[in-house]
This record gives sequence, structure tokens and C-alpha cells, in this order.
Amino acid sequence: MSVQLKKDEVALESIEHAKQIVIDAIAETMDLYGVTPSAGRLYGTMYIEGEMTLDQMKDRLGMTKPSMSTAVKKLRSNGMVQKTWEKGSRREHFVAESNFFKSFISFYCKKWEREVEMNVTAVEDAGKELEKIINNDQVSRGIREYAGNLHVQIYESKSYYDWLRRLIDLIESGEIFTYLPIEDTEKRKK
Amino acid sequence: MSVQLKKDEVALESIEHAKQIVIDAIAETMDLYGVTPSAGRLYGTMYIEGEMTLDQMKDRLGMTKPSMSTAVKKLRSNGMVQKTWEKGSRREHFVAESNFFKSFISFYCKKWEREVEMNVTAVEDAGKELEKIINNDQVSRGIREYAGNLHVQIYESKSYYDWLRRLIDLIESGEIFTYLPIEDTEKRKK
DNA sequence: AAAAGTGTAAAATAAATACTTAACGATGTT
DNA sequence: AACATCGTTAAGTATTTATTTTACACTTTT
Repeated sequence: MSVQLKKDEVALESIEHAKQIVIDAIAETMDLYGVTPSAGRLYGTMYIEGEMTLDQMKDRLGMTKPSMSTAVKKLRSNGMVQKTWEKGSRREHFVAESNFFKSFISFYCKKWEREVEMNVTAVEDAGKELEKIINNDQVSRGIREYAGNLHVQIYESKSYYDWLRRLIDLIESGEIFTYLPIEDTEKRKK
Repeated sequence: MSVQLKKDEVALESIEHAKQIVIDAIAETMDLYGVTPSAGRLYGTMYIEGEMTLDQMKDRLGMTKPSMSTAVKKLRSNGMVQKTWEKGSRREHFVAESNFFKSFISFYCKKWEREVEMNVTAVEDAGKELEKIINNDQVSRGIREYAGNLHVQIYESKSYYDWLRRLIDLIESGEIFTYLPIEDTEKRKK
């Protein structure tokens, strides 16, 4: 084996190692996004390797096709992976959303939306029930006061949910980037 | 039984029901915060019921003390529950952080901090490894180009992590509230 | 139309996680 | 000092979640 080929072989191994460092870090922080470690690893792999089919995924990660299928489904539901068209191929191809800003916006806005929706509904439902008691003069004074205090308490949380809803708007609309602009790290260095 | 007592009894039941609506909603959205459903239920209960001891928790939720202990540990690590001093009592008392803004700040900043830290480190480590190859003229041109492209790709993610770090600062410092003020829902209604 | 390729659903198995029981160590009380 | 009280750790059990195996429905190719 020539010296040249030997050097190249070492270099390729080193590149694979470098890739793996990044993939592992992405996978490890993906628990925040409520996906399994495998799905995190898959996302990291797709991010680094680019477009992949289910069969390529299963070979790369040493898992089965159905599990790749479910992992992709999950990642797609989070907006982290998209299906792509590849002409001349029957297979479906998938690509990781490489714009982390989009992933961030998609993921958190969806989650926060759900949080606001569920809790505001609950607060309002519970509030109505308490108001009936508060306004019922056939109920003892002490109990009505208790209901009143509870009513105040749960409505305090609404100011948080209102704020969260406005945060969602700020991020979804992209207005956040006027207050907090995206800086180009590469350019800044020069 | 008097009519009065009967009405009161119904009212108390209704209050418990109203509480449970709020507790359930909080518990259900707590999966976002990476806690188990039980821990979510516990937090919701503490938020509504106020200060509690481990024994009160276990009675309220019908679980064992060790599991309450681990749930509290988890909630405390997220900054969602705090220990309180109660003079004249040997038992430890715990109270849910009732300020959701504080919980939000504490939780997300901690998580995002970890995400940034881990990934930036990985990008820099992998970057160094790739640079060695890029600058090694004993390696074939094609491979060096490949390493170069990879280097560019992984460094692109850094602008996201830089942005996220600035978002953390904006939130931790409270500066976010100048752009997105907290509105008092109660007052606004009047 | 038969055969092969492709993705997913359903059932079965494996692995991880949550919870309980039992036991311990630390601190306070008698 | 012996006994209680309280929180937690450790080991065992149960439950949930992830993964694989098997089977099938739908396409495309032959």
C-alpha cells in the first residue's frame, strides 16, 4: 500500500470520527425535544450525512426498517425532518431540517401553544365552577371565601399564559429577530 | 342533615372538582418539562394546595414516600419546587414555585445552556480535527475538499447556538420583559 | 398476471423506567 | 442509651416504552 493511500485512509477515519463527535452531541441534546435517543442519533446522522432513505438509515444505524419508519414519523411531526422528491427512485427520501432556527420555532411554538391552550381552558372551566359557588348565597360565607381565593389564585396564572402566547407570536412572526438578530459567526471572525 | 350543610357539602365537592381540572391540565402539559406524569400531578397539586410535606403528598396522591422523595428531587432540580422552613416542625416542607415566569426562565435557560455548551464544544472539537486534514498536503485533494465542506457545514450551526446564547441572556437578565411586558389580565379586564 | 420492491401495521420480545417494599443512617426525643 | 421520626438508598417488581419480527397492502417492474 502506497504512502498516499495510507494517509488518505487515516484522514477518512479521522473525518468519520469528527462527524461522530457532532452527531453524538446533537443526539445527546435531543432529549430536550422529547425524542428517543435513537431518533436523536438518526436526526444527527441525517443532519451530517444529508438526504437518506429508510434503508440507508437502517444500515447506517444498524437497526430495522420499521423502527426507522417510526423514528422518521416522530421527527417529521416535530418539523425536524422532511420528505424530499428524488426523481428516478421509488424510495422515499428524507432530509433533516438543517436550519436550526426553523426547528426551534416549529418545535417550541407547537409545544407552548398546546400548553397555553390546555391550561387556559382549564382555568376558565374551573373559574366558572368557582364563580357559581361565590355567587351562591345559600353557601356558607367561609366556603365562598375559600372559593374566591382559589379563583384569584388560578387566574393569576393567566397572565403567564397571555405572555407566553405573545412570545409565540413574537417568535412565529420572526419579529424576535429584530430584537435579537442572527449574527454570522464566520463573518464576524474576519 | 340541614339544608345549609347539604349545600355546603355540594359546594366543597364542586371546589375539589374545579381544583382537579386545573391540576390535571398542569400535569398533562408537564411532559414538556421532562417530568413523569406523577411528578406533573404532584407539581399541580402543590401549586393548588400550597406547602406540603412528603407524608401529605403521599396521602394526597396515594403513593409511597420514596417516590414522592424522588419526584420532589426532580422538580427541585428544575427549579419548580423549593424547600421551605417551618418552625416547630421536624418535617421538611416543600412549596411549588407559583411564579410561572420564574419556572419558565429557570427551566429553559438551564436546558438551552446545556444544548449550547455541548454542541459548541463538539463543533469546535470536530472542527480542529477537520482542520488538521484540510491543512495536510499529504492527503488527497478530494478528501481535503470533503473535510473542508464538512467544516463549513458544521460551523454554520454555530450562528444558531450563538443566537440561542443571546436569547438565554435576554431571558435570564429579564430584558425580554421590556420587549414583551407582562400584562395584568385582571386589571385589563376592569 | 406474477414477482419483486417499498413502507407500515400488528404482534411479540427486549429494554428502560417508574414505583414499591425493605432496610439504613441521621437526627431528635424520652 | 434506647427509642422514634424522617428522609433516602438499594433491591426487587411492575409498567411502560422501544425495538424487532412477521405479515400485509400498495406499487412498480417483468
